[in-house]
Amino acid sequence: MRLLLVEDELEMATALGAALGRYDMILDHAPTLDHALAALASRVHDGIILDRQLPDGDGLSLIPRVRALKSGIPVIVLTARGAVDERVRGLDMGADDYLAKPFAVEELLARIRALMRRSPDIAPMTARIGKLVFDFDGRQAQVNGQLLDLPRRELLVLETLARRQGRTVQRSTLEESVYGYDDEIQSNSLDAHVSRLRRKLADCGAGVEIHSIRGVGYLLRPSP
Amino acid sequence: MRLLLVEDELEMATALGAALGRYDMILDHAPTLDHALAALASRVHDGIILDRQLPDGDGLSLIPRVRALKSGIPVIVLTARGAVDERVRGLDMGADDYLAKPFAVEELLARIRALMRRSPDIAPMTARIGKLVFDFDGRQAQVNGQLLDLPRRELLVLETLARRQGRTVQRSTLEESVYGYDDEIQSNSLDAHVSRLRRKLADCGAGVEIHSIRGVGYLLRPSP
DNA sequence: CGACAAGGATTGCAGCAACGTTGCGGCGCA
DNA sequence: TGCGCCGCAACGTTGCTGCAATCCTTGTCG
Repeated sequence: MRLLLVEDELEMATALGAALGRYDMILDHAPTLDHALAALASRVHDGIILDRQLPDGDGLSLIPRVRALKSGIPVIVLTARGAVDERVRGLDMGADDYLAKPFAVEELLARIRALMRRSPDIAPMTARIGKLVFDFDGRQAQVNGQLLDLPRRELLVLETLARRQGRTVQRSTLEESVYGYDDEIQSNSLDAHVSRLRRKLADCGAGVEIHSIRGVGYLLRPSP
Repeated sequence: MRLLLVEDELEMATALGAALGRYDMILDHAPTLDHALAALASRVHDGIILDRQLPDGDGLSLIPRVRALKSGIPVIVLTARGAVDERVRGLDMGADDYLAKPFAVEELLARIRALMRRSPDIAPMTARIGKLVFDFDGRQAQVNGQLLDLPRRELLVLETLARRQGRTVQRSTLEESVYGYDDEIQSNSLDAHVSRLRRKLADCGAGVEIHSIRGVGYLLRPSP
């Protein structure tokens, strides 16, 4: 999923980019309305996160133009102006949601998920690595459109790795998400699952590999 | 437009009813989850405004049931609990918006308008998998134009699976949609229904199969 | 350079939890 | 009163999963 952030503060943009990246979302950044329009011309975005106070005008003025370009794309408006009539105006201008700053990143993510659920032609939240597609919503992995039939533990391993794709996942983190906090583990079962998962991924030519980093953990990446 | 308000405080209900009436909206009032379910059976509502704290349980538990009854209907959750993780949870349970009390009626109205703008083009009325056609509106399944005569529970299982066709449905989710939040289940009845449903689907050559994922749930897909 | 230690990978195995199937009896409904 | 749905339980089956034994890899130190 690829989102466009229209926001003049660089700090906010980098923070959001990092947070969204953790959920396999690509965030493009447009600091002004002009940049935003140029970016939207490519029509590659699945949603817009829109700040109101921009150097070259009110962000809301973008909405009619967005609708003209690509009608159904979801728009979330962010703003420091929290007054009710401002929110009402934003929503009636065609925004799909309106969030007042400061906000929790988790809430923004949840609201994005809620909107994406409603947009039929947008792919569900997925991670793509190599030929592997992991659908976090449906909790399943596919290779070439073929469902990968994985048992629970292996699925949990793959899910956790896919969430942090390209970055190292500490061994303890992995254990925590595969087993509960309460579930105790006394041997190298985790390694065993990783091993079996590796075999299955290789067998179906997923084009990904689970790379191990000695003393730290694992990471999922496309195979060379 | 006709909305259903699920809320135990009479005061709030009458106030909202009056406010919405000014915009030519009809507001039906259900003080409990049971009332809400009964009201929803009529299928005349275009949206749901849902309070969380109800005499007979958490309002959120209504959402899966709503989705089973009529898929795409917009749900706005109201609550006094304003914590971020509560909001995230509500949205991820399938709510379309989440508003903390106290709120301005104007904002609620604007959010309803925003949702209504989106609602017509969502949620296909029928699902097609293999030779099976599931009509969510008429709540019936057909194979080769032939009506599949299924008992209530089996129909609910198939409906829930068809709604998320191709994606995994967790066992708990399935239980929630087939049995109510209040209806307790103490044995493997769900497995039994799945088993009988499988037989019927196979017998009439529906070209679909219910694939089970051990420890996770089931998924509906065309047979190989 | 070679040996050793430590961490990781692999794999067979046994236990057991989850799943599938089926028959029975109760209960509601026509 | 007959029919059929449904919850329940019993029992068979499957295959996941934790464990441990063994082998392999990597890094360190004399």
